[in-house]
Amino acid sequence: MGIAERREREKEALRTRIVEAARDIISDRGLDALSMRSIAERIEYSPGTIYLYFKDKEELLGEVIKAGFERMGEYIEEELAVAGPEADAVSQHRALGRAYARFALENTAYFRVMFELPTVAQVECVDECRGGEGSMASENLLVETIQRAMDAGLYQLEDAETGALIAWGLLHGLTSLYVSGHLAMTIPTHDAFLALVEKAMDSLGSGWEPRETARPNGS
Amino acid sequence: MGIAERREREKEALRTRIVEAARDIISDRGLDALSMRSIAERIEYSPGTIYLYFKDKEELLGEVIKAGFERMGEYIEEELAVAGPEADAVSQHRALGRAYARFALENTAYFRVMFELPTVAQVECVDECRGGEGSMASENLLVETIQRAMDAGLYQLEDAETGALIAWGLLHGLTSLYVSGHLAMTIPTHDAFLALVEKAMDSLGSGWEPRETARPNGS
DNA sequence: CAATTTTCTGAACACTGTTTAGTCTTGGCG
DNA sequence: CGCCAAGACTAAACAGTGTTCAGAAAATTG
Repeated sequence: MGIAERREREKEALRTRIVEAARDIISDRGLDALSMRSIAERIEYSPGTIYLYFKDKEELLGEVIKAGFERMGEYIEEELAVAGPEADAVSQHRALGRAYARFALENTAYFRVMFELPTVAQVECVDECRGGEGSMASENLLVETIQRAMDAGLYQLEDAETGALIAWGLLHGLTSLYVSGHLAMTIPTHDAFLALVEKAMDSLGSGWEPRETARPNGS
Repeated sequence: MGIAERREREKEALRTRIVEAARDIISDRGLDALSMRSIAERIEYSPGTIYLYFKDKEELLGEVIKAGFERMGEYIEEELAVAGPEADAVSQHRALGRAYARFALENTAYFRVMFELPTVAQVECVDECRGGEGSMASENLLVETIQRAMDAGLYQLEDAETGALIAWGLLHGLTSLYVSGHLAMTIPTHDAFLALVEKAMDSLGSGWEPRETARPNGS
């Protein structure tokens, strides 16, 4: 009997409609405007209905965040396409950085929800990553890219995973400081920020390039 | 008549009592537990009273954040003292990084409030920085330290301010990713995180060290 | 058709930030 | 001292929040 399947499908459809409504409200009017009632109004259902599809606002937000990571994946693919299919690993690494920055600039509220939320991110992310899902594929991609750069002799690092963390940290730090307004006095425009990102990746890159001279190592 | 002055003093005292109560609630029970009513209960006043001292919850939080930056200043002084008074600029730079990381680890909820709040931080910080107050002294200290390292020929950079931003970004990114749980699967312990911070500063440092070989500069 | 199961709603509950009318307390002055 | 004005403070209310749940509505079944 295909009727149960249709119901399953409809249930799934409404579920994603709810997530999309939440995403749109965040993008359009910011996180503060996101309430269960505003979502309900948008999808033209009663607030209580949402609780038939999500246990919590937290669970719902987790789904929104997951969708955010997928959306960021699109930015990454786009920027990789710009770099060209035959770009070397370092260029691809820089493309990843640009994608991250661009995503944050063009989806500021969304970006902040993804990274500045309390237990949501933690729980969701741990679960997702343990499952090896596609949500955190971006991180694996970063590791792989850096690994390729190491294999090609372009980066000199102990291990790619640590390098990926450092590169992610640098990008994420600059970005989140900027989108939260902490750099407003120094970095007034988006262009200035993007220029800063390039310089930052220069600094990392030049520290990771192989060199002939001995490396002084404090402590 | 010293009576008006006493009143002024008492008013100021209660004001800071409110800020301290807010800070303590954040530290003890997290940001979610911070409500005007919970503050009022803690200081044994009615909720409405708080509005005689602060226009908003936002203004109050701004004061809390300001106090947070001062508290971080203490961590910096402490770590600088550990490095010793005659440490070179690079060692001092690394001490600043350690202080930042340590502060975040030991005051996680507080740290997140300082950096993950919407317009509060923005408004407050811009005001504070324009006024050249001591709140953002940490940032100036970072710039000065890097400038000293450049003067001593330890770092090779275009300008110290950009270098400071990059260093801050790196530290802040790693730290905020860690405290928000995004690195939980890779960096399980505080010690592992502190080790990562050291490695990250190694990477920056080795990129900024002067070198004899030509510097390849993409774009 | 009636019966049953699923989906949905409206109202309620406890909480939030904030405002305001009214009540205490205090200091100044005759 | 007593009175009064000024200030500090409170209790109650308002609109909003997330969440629950008894019951209505709708859809599926026999």
